[in-house]
Amino acid sequence: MPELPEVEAVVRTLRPIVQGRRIRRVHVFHLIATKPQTPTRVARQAKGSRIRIVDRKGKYLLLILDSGLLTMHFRLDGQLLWFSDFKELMERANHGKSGVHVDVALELDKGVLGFADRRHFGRVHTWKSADDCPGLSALGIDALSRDFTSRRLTGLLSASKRPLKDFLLDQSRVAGIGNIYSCESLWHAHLDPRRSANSLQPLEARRLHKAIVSVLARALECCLHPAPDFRNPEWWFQGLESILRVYSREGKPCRRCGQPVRRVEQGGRSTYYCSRCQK
DNA sequence: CCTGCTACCTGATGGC
DNA sequence: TGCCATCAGGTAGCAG
Repeated sequence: MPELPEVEAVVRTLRPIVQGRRIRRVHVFHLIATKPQTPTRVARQAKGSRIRIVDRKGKYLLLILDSGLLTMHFRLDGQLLWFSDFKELMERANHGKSGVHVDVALELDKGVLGFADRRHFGRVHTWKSADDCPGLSALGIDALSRDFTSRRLTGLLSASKRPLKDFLLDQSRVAGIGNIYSCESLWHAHLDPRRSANSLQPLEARRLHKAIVSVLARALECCLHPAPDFRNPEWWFQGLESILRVYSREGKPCRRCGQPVRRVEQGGRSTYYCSRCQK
């Protein structure tokens, strides 16, 4: 559930389900999911607390508790699951191939929220305050926030010499954009991913801002229709491929000019772009 | 401070 | 079929 729109859709869907609920118990089935924190620490902080606010910053999902907070990060493949009660959780969870993979479960006063990531990159942590979470406090401005203005982006761009693609992936500058939507934004803005951030003219910076905002908004709409279904472990976002203009289209014609889409490596990850219409 | 590289994991896919 | 290589929506940690 990787980038900002996916996490935002999860947050909006989860909020009415768990906000105001109390966490009765915490079950950690796979130790790695709370690493480097211990399951005991996570359980101690969360147990007995009420979930006051369900929120998001960048790609982090936040459960603000009576005291402290619980953070979830889905990394590449993490997801949420919902069970009616503890009994259903234990009947369905982690019974080999036929069972549902669950790493951590929050048993609430009504229902059970599960966190699952078979690849074990995702994490569930607790903190006394948001400032104690290094990943969270290092985040730059959230790409969906009102304060993410063209002016603000222009300022950040001018302070960086890195290639545009690397700049957009850097969560400490703008938070929430990942590999897919960085490629998509640069395609919509007609900008070459390899250009350095501080080389953009004011008009180009404005174009990039507009592209980011519209790409994320479009993706969020897509992620909300249909909304995530936590009851179904097989569920995944539908129809996202159809809104993608360039990502994962190596060799296929550019949807604007017909030139075959190129794939290059940047920072060890794939960048897709059109060498004819992205300058 | 900044940048670049590796490690962390599991599963899907495609070539032979 | 099986085996192997490659790829995957992310970030932390470390070296230079």
